[in-house]
Amino acid sequence: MTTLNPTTTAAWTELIRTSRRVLDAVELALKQAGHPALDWYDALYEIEKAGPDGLRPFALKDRLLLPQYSTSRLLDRLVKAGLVERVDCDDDGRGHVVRLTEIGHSLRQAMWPVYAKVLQQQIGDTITANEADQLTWLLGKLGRDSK
Amino acid sequence: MTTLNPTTTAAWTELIRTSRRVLDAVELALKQAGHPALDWYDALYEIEKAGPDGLRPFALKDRLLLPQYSTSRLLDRLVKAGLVERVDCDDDGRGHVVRLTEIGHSLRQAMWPVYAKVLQQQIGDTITANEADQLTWLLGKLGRDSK
DNA sequence: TTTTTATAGATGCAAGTGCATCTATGCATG
DNA sequence: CATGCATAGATGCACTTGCATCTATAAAAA
Repeated sequence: MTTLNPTTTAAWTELIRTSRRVLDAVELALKQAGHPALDWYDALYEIEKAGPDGLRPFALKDRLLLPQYSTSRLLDRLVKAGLVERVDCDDDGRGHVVRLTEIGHSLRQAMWPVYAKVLQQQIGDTITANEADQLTWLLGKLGRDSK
Repeated sequence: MTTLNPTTTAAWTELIRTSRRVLDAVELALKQAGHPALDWYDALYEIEKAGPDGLRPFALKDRLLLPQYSTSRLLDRLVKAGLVERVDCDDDGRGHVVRLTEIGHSLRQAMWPVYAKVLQQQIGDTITANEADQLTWLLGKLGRDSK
């Protein structure tokens, strides 16, 4: 039987609770502002970052840590909403490239202040910059593989 | 325009990435062991903790931070799987009380080692107890309201 | 006590998700 | 070049989720 140190359990519980709480706050603010949910923002952001050359869907999938089919369908919705366009890929006949439209850019830009405000309230205003650094470091350590 | 300190953004990014990574690892392990997902575990755990008197669905909802309808449907599934039973509530004709069945208890017990093993690998083995305490404290601070 | 208002919980419907699978193209090998 | 395997991406189907709403009981007000 695995015996778990109580400190491990406590860290896990707080990790889940806190991340969900902040996430919920972000989603709520976006919704109240009449904006799409965070997954749209994340996708728009990544696609925008990729620039005018666009981004291959599989690359988006890797960056967003989404399953392939989720990415495919998320793109369907973004295209349908006119935020993103799919263009056939020159080098690879199997796939295509997605690019942000002007509307997509405007929307991402409009969403950011709403998003940022919540992060400021939930994180910037509740812990010091030093503590934030500490937190980032500790979380980063968790991300790595054990020993 | 809200200006966000980069340390805030970094903490947020790590928070989301790390919690999802660990969560995904837990879900994967449960699935590979042939067990239900974590939300079932959480519900079984809370109901079990409530003891023989059972738990009101609205109380479960509060503890799991779920919407009311999610709770209602999660309970539907748990009841259908024979893990939980709904009993009419004496004091309140509108509602009922949910209790764990023997099977529900066994399942929760069987899931725990799988769950615990992942937490040990992902958290116990990657940071020290001291760091875990620090992390818990920092996350707890995030949970509270600003200023 | 009758009438209002609040709370517990369920549910129809539309949309999203997960799984498995399918098509099409690319690439490596004989 | 023909054959076989790998990769990019889409999709049918069953299930889950979110939203709004509905029913029933409780509690408060008139």
